[in-house]
Amino acid sequence: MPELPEVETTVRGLRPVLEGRRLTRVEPRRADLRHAIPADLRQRLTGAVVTQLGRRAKYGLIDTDRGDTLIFHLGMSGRWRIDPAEIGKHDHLLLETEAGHRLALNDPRRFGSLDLLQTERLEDFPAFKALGPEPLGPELTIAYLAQKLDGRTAPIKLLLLDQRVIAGLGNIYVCEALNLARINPRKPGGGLSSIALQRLIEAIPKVLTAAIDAGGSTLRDYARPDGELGYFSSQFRVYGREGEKCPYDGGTIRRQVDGGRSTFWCPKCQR
DNA sequence: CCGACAACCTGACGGC
DNA sequence: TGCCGTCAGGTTGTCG
Repeated sequence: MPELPEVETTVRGLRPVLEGRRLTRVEPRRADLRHAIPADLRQRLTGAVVTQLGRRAKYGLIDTDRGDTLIFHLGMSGRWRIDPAEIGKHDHLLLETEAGHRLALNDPRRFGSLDLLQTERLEDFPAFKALGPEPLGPELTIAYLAQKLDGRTAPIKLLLLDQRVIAGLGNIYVCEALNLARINPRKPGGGLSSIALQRLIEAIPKVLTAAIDAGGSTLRDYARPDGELGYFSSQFRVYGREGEKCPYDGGTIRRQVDGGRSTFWCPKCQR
């Protein structure tokens, strides 16, 4: 379930086994995921020491002492497995460290991606150029959001899914944030009151941070990155909860389809 | 510029 | 047991 919190959780889980470690084996097991895997990936990474792990939006970043950054995206179904018992058919990249750990990037649907860039040229990465601000960073302000939504007639839900507006939100956490902020998902983005905007700007980091914290505890329990929906779903306010009660006012949660994707919301408080 | 829609790919699940 | 339809966390391109 890789939205921002899951990628962040993944990065945190990978740090202990990768940071400061030398990669002794790098094995791509197919030529492409969503797009081609760089042909020189094995050659450039083998023998390199991982210096640092990071995240931008839903992308994980793995820096090496050779000045390269491996950029991974988990798509819809991607996750890293640490020390798997055996290699599965959807393990598309294998890494082995000098310390003896084995990592596998597993992605059945292959909507994910792998890219390798020089670290100092990271801003040139096409997918990064149009990204909006990080929702957990200082750039996401009411002023920014108000300006970005001004005049937009598209439903606020779709605008929040647009990575150019805010980078890192996906279907689950947009539903969650809109419920917490008590905003109707179909409300035109430009039509939000400043009060609603205020609630939204508070709800977004709140929802994401709670999910990361839950992921963190999950990680401690499972000791490895894992994108299974089940781990976080017990804390969802509305997502996947059609027919259940809204935690704010007990309204009955409904599901509707917008732009081909499910929206879960409470008609009572999200007006 | 905008919105609607299809496409990419596999697996899980429910109904019959 | 199996077959079929539906659905799933994301992104990108095309068309009107």
